Amino acid sequence: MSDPVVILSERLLEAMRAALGDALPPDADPLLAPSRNPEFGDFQANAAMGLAKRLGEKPRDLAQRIVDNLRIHDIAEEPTIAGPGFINIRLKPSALSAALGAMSDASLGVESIGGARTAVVDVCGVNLAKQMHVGHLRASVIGDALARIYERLGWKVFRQNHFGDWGLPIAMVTDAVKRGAERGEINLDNITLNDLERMYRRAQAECAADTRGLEAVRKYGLGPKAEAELEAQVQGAQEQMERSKAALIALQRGDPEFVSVWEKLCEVTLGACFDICRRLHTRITDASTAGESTYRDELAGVVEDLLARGVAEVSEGAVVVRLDEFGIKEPCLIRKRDGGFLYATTDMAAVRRRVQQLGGDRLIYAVDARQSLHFKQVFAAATKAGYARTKSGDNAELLHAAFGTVLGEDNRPFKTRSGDNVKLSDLLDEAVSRAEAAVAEKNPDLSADERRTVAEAVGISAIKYADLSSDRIKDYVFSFDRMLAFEGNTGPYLLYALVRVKSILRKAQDELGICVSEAVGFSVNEAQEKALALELLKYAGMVRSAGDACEPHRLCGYLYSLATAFSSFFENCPVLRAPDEATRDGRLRLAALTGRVLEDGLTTLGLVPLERM
RNA sequence: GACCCGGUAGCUCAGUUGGAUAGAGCAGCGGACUUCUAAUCCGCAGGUCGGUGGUUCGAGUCCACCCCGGGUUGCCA
Repeated sequence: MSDPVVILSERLLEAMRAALGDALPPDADPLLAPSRNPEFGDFQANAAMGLAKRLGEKPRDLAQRIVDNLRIHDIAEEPTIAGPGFINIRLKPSALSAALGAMSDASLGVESIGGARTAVVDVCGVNLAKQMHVGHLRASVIGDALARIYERLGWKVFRQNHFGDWGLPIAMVTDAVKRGAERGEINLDNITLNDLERMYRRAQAECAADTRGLEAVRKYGLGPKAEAELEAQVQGAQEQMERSKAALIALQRGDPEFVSVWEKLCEVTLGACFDICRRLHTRITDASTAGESTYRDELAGVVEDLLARGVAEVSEGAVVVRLDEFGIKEPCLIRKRDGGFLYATTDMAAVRRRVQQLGGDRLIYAVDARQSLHFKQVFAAATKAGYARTKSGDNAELLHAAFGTVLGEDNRPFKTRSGDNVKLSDLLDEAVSRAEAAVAEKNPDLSADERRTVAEAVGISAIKYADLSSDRIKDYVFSFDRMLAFEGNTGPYLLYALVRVKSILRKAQDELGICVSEAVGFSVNEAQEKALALELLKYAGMVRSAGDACEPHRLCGYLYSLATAFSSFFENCPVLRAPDEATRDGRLRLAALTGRVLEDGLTTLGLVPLERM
């Protein structure tokens, strides 16, 4: 409540009203912002310039009239006017200390909406029989961070792992595994995800008929032997494809022999997925997983419903939803000419379930930016169909939190030398082992046990932070060296800043018997103390802004500047060796609050805070 | 072709609703450890914000056109 931004904004608005009376436009805003440069003060109000233009006055005169009517002497020094009409305000130390005291409760100033709204966040999106790779890293890490941010703001949150467990390719691999097991080549009881991935690829290759090759051989007369080989290949592929289609039908019918194999494949894939999600400290579990298969019985109904209501129409044999009224030229295809459904059909059903069953007011999709047209279409089509209508009758907000591609050092999509996707588990292992080497070097006193714990936290946090800290829409270059560096805007740097805070608090308690006391004021006299204090006050606003924009990197950037403000304070303002007791206790309080904000912020991003490292 | 996203220091990136002298880190140069964790801090140097025009008191930010890179584009997901 005693957030100075709120108080100053109110007082400024009162002053503007007093200065302008009826001439004040109803939407007038004091435009209060933290000053960029400390020499201008702590806060600046930029309203005078814009208002003056609208009212035909001189901006500096108007600024003066606002200042003449401004009553803030209880919390601030005498305001000054600078440049074309900036109003610069410097808080009194007592007010700054009081503001910090007010945000020191459990909320840290972040107001909770108490579950009044529901967010559904699409995360992870693994596929059956496939290893997780860097694409899933982003969908999991960014999605989970957004979910945590919304939870921190008091929303009710559902994570939804849209598991790719249905369709013809899935039937292909199911059929291949089933036959392998029947021939005794595969033991279903100890099959691994690696095995599945291998079989998936082989099954796909076997179904791909080389008809072009055959045509070429015939056209250029490359010989009866080559022609015979290719004919055999094409025929074999066609047979495989027929078998796969039959397998899909068997699965759709619920044939127990196929279903039991398919269930095993789901179990193996998801088991590996949840292991990684747990290791990544993301809260993605079985409960947050809804496979595409769970929509299978809804798809025909969706298409029929839309056709019946004239939302969809038949075009060139396919069923489409036209979206011209949304400014989208490409129609959304929801049924193929052969009667099959598409991923847009499933996504439409998913919007309906997320809004109408889960109660989502805001749906957020942490998904690759290359799918942006797809989501534009699905969102428009779902809205047109009424599937996005909430119980209160409003349309839910449908947001694509699109992210860019992870690149290798060569600026091309991150792949192995042979062009395969890099396994996420391998990446995590390498980050942790590099972190462990660094920990062993920097802090040899840690026990082997603690070293492993610290390395795990540092390695995982480093990878996650690298993914979260730049604007999500942009591609970024994956570099162990950079993400594990201890200087700059990195996960380890933030963890280290928190460790230093914890170390002070530990020493204060264990060696000097001092606890942080609510009775003393915060010490905000030195430049570094004041800079840190002003930074702390921004926390709640940054969490809100990161949530509103679905941009975790805003919170990252904030935590980094908080950590640098603390580091500067740490170097220049000794806490336990402060010149007097009041300063010491006031600095201790500042350190303690910094620690709480850092820890809360790191947790809100899904990073792993540490006591020591 | 159309549409979407990028382009800011040598490199990797921030830049809030249009605000004061465009900020960090790395790399480079120079300092600070008998000290609360130096995994750090302090200083110096480094810029045609892709280009041109426009809007205005003020543009990296908004508008128009253009250049470069990436992506998407009716029956894969």
